[in-house]
Amino acid sequence: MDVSRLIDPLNSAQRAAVCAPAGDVLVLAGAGSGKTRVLVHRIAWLIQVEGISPYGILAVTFTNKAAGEMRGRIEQLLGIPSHSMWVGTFHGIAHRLLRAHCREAGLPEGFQILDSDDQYRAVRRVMREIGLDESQWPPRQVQWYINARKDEGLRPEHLEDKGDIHLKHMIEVYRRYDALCRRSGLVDFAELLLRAHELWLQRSDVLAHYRQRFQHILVDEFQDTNGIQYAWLRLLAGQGTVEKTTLEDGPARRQHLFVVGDDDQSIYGWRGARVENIQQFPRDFPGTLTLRLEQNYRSTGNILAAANALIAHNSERLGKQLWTEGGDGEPIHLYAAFNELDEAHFVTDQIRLWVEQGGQRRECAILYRSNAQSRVFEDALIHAGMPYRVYGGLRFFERAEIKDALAYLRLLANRHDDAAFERVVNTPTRGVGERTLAAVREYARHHDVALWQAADAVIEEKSLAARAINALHGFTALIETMDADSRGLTLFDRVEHTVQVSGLIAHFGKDRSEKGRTRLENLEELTNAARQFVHDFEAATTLDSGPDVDGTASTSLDPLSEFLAHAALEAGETQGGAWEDCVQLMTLHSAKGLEFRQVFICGVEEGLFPHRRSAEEPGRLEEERRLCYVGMTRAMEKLTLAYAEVRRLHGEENYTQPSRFISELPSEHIEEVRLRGSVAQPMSSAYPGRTRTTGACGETAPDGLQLGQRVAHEKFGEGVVLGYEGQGRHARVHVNFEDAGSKWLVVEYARLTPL
DNA sequence: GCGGAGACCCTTTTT
DNA sequence: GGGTCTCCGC
Repeated sequence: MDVSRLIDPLNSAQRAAVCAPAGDVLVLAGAGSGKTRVLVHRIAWLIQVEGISPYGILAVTFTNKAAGEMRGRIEQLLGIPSHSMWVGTFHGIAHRLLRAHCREAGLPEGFQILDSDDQYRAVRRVMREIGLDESQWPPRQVQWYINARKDEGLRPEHLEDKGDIHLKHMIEVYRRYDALCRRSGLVDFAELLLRAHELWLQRSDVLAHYRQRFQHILVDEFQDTNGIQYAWLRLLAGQGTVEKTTLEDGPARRQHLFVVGDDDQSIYGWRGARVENIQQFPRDFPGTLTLRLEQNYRSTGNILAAANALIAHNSERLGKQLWTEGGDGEPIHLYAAFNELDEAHFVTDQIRLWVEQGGQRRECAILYRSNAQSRVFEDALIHAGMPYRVYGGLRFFERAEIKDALAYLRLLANRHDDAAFERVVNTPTRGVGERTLAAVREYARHHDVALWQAADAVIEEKSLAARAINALHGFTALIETMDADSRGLTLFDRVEHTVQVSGLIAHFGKDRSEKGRTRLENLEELTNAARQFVHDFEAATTLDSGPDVDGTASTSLDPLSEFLAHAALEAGETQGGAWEDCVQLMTLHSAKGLEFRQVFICGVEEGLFPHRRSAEEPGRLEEERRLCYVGMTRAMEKLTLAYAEVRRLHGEENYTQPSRFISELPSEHIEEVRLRGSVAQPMSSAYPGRTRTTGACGETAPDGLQLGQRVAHEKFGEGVVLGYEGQGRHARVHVNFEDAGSKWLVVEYARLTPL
């Protein structure tokens, strides 16, 4: 076997990690230091050199994307299918465990997963049932509260209100929501983790089994783990109280944890991630070998030096200095825009130059703090005729029409699924009104049964108007018929049948607009997804049927439930595979883990970045700084920071201050493309009185334009020059367009044609 | 039951 | 400014 293939491509620090002796290892891996490579090579090392069976390895990530990438690279490196190995997200693995041990975990066999939207609706429903004022207890906040408690491993019975009326009601909602989930056989994302943890705690036999099996546990992005994830890992890795009674006599652990993370890239504290876990790790696992990967293979010297200097302003760090063998590269560019439009024009123009010089659009990323900022860039890019792709937003399985179809499928799989029942009982409309539903809900609550049973009972009792009873019965009968008629069909046929018979196709088909057509296409795409899924699923299970030692963990579930779980756990890509060469637009958060030759970080202003809601608290400010660090270290060659002096946000125009992060960057790595205030002088001083800029025909504006002159613009059409501001390339003109209204445009980018 | 008008909110997001 | 949600009128 060829060990050199595993070792040769590594630097000495990477090699130390990959070849580390048995024991616990913490790898502090800086941005661009080859973190995934180390994980993948470590796995290969364990299998090929240490002779560990792939069945004894568990690799955990946070996103499906990361898991998929790891799988791909393992297969590439080892030339073996990775299906025999457990590689997945925390949630995916928890789900797999719970499927295999649903009885031990106290879950019904056909339990289904609730996504955040479903959860939100369920929480709201509970709140309405007990008549909680939604203005005082916003359902989002209550939902957030519940998830935060679950992430801490806390059930309602562990919580005390301590006389706080506000808390008291939230705990009450939590309690009722939990009851609803139990009754309906539903499990939300946080619940997956919590249940998996409770499974370890309560079933020492199950835990012992997996401790025996998984002696090598690898974790990616360890800085993002929350309380429950780390607790779960600790138990599995043999650290905890349970094993004394079950597995081992002495303190000797046979499990090895290999965790990789970067405290400087911890940007998810606000959703419960605990950087502290990374600091705590060596204390929890004495004898941990801590290694640092500091050589960066991504960015130029200037970018790294600036990023290092920025992050040095944080106090709570484990400490790391990135360095590169590469050259300094260009300095970081800093652009002071007049406003957000100018900022967008500037960026678009830079990308145009980049492309003219032979670069590709997909190598350029526009990063921003909040999604609301994307619109201006989209406008500018459309205007410039430049294809782009925005990350984030609704994903395939989150679309309304898809969720409707899935809700029907969920009811086929499990009649007790109240969330699904609520969603489609009257979609498409079939005359089940609010009054009827209220009666059903009331019955369900009173008798503590699922809505489905309540509906049956209400129909039986005939306590409502005949029309209502008929409508309700129409629904339950429809589901029963759909189930009976499609039972035994393949998943693909079943999905197709459901989409048709449910009336969803007819319903959305009535909408002749573009929107309606897209919805039909999406429903069609859902059946395709089902077909594809069966294909992949079969491939996976065939390969997986190898010597699975335990016999318990091979998940043999019906394809429908498996498909539904897949839909919830992997909500799909945001946008279909637009393989065109596109400029990449995304938030700084979603840029983590990616790299681009050219990066623009925009809106680097106080209040926006750092966000005003994070600026006061030191801890949150440090997280913002880490976010900036993450953004900067995405850039390979060229990094530009931009801010606007005036920004229109939420319809208000605001004068801004450059972000404090800018002043934290050493000036020797920075080149200012335009100095703040160097061109845009206050109108009052440059031109006494506003009248001067809004009239006086015949005066010469920059670029040979005349006040009062008619001009044409590619996008805005024709208009009249009303005024101007500043001189030179960055001067702006005020044009009143016939159709588009009045606009301030930067002459250089506006490309106005005199008429 | 649907569509329009008005109120309301507004950081980041994966599972 | 804009997207979402609710309410009200047809």
